[in-house]
Amino acid sequence: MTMFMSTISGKIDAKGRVSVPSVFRSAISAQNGAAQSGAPQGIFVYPSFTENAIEGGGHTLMNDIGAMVERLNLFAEERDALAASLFADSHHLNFDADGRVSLPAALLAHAGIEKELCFVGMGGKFQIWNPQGFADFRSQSRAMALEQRSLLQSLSHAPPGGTDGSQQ
Amino acid sequence: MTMFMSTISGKIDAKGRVSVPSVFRSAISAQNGAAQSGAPQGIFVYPSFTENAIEGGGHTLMNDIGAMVERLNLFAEERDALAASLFADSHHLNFDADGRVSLPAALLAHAGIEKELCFVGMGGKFQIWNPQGFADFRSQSRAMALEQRSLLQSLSHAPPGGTDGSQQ
DNA sequence: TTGTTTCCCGTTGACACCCATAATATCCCG
DNA sequence: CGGGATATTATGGGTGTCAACGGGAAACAA
Repeated sequence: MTMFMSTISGKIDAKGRVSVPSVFRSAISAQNGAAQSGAPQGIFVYPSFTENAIEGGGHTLMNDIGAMVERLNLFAEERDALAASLFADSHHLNFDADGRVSLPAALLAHAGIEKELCFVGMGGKFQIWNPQGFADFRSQSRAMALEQRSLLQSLSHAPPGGTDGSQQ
Repeated sequence: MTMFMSTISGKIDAKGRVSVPSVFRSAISAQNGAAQSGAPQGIFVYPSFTENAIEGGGHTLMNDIGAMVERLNLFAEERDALAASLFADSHHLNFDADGRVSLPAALLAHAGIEKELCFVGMGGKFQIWNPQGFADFRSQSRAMALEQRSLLQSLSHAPPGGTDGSQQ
């Protein structure tokens, strides 16, 4: 399965467009093409619940979310609230002929993005960050990883495939 | 499957008309067109049971609601009562040539809408809110969704590392 | 008549599409 | 192994098209 990886920086042009990195585009078309030949082109994006970043992926990502809501047998109120926070802030963005999209202003505000941004691969999905924000986030993560050094070491000593795969 | 997503704001003009966002219209015609070629054009709307909002969708939504009533094993009287409360306040609204509808005054009153409103995608259906009312509802929903984050992650095909910052 | 709804047309602005150029990577051949 | 040719990508910009919106005029009801 093709996954999103690497960190690629880009910027927003005068018309508000951003080039989606080609490696991400091919990962997306692999996802979409695998499901249906007539699948909608483009990406789905929404604000991350936990970080000041935009999160996105192919249409399988949205299908999974939709299926998840269907599966939950909740009372109407809870289900509405959940569906609202999942779908209301989500957007489908079509590529132009050159593989660019226009990110909604609300999402840019959520991520604190003005002109510069960076795409961050996260396996099955990707994130879009303000470069400075991501740098801070990274250093925090590193500090956190350092605190959990012993745990990491115990995982890294295990042979490939022997772990639960929770660390890439 | 095409779903309703994003939040789109609009307003009621001097004649009481509202433009249904084009992305919602295409989602509706996808729903309707899939069922019958001669399917009725337009949307179905009714007051939300749990929130001060108008709820709506294509004709498949009405079919689903009808099927749900049938599925419940109720006595005839109970079923009639339920069906009455479900359908009595429902309206079918035709599009004009430009994709606009006129929302009944009773529904606008229920949602507290004067001039400004917003369409909110919720997957299989959508809601129409007073913008301020939705802002309040949204912050509540988000808090609730955050509480159930662990549940959501366990159901979704969360990629390795998740969103908890274990990246890198 | 008076008010209400429906149809139709004009304006505006945003966006999609197209093309041109610059930067980068890839390959081939000397 | 190096240099140059070629393909692919990133970025900027011009223009046509369509959606959103306002308003006029005709059909209809009271």
